[in-house]
Amino acid sequence: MKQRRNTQQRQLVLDAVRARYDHPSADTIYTDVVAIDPKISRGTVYRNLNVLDESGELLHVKVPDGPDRFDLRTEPHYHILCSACGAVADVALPYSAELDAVAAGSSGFHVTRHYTVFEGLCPDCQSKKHVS
Amino acid sequence: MKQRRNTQQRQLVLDAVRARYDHPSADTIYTDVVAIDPKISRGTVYRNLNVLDESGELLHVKVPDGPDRFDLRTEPHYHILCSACGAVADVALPYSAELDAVAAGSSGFHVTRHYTVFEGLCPDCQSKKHVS
DNA sequence: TTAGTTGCAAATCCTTTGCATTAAG
DNA sequence: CTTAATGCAAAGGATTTGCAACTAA
Repeated sequence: MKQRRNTQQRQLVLDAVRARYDHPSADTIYTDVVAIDPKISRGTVYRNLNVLDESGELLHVKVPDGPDRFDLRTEPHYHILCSACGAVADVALPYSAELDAVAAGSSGFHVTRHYTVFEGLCPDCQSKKHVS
Repeated sequence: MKQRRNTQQRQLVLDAVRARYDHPSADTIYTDVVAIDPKISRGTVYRNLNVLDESGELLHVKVPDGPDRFDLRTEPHYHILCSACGAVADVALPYSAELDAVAAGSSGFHVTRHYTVFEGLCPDCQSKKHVS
């Protein structure tokens, strides 16, 4: 199999993801990391986010509309997206692996997992709406 | 409010979506429609898919990886994506609007809906895997 | 030494958009 | 008429990729 090296850049990217609880995008991570290593490139950030996702050290969260996000929490769980400001938060609902079996039965697919993304207004945007 | 015209192009797009049960992408719809109206443009197809989505005449399905898909079924329901060939199918599970209330409570968001996409291997790709 | 990684830039994919022209009502 | 909608082409955002130079092991 392919070896994996612990480069400074890779470590910086992982640290940057772990320093944030707001589900940063690749671009946010790039901004954070470039403040520490001004020579790092966007391509390297994207590549390392993918590597770290494949190795299970972070979670790649794909939300409808807008760039992908990354999560320091690595167990499967659900997310909620604010349709006004794009904020992403974790949802405190248990991940239901049993659902996959049900979906498998009804579809004929061999189901491996599922993603659920809720959509709504975050607390901040709710109060802003009052004002306007 | 803004008026809406029934153009030939818009009708062609809607008909094309309704003629397919495989959750076509915008590009597939374009291919289908351009066979009937060779002068139609991709921009018009995209624009009309969006208009028809807003008016509730079709469903805009956003799947992770790959282009958005469109669905002639307009009630909220779940989908499953084949990670090998990209096929999308409906899942015969009831849409659970109650979940939104639960997610709202745990997150502080005002939740309006949720999307669930299952991932796995479709029947076709399962058998192909045996062969290879 | 040597193969995985980087930085850079160009390329890709999907979708939207500006604008002059056309056509629906 | 009048204005929404079209066709075209160009722009856009997010992400990937080819390649020569670099560096971890």
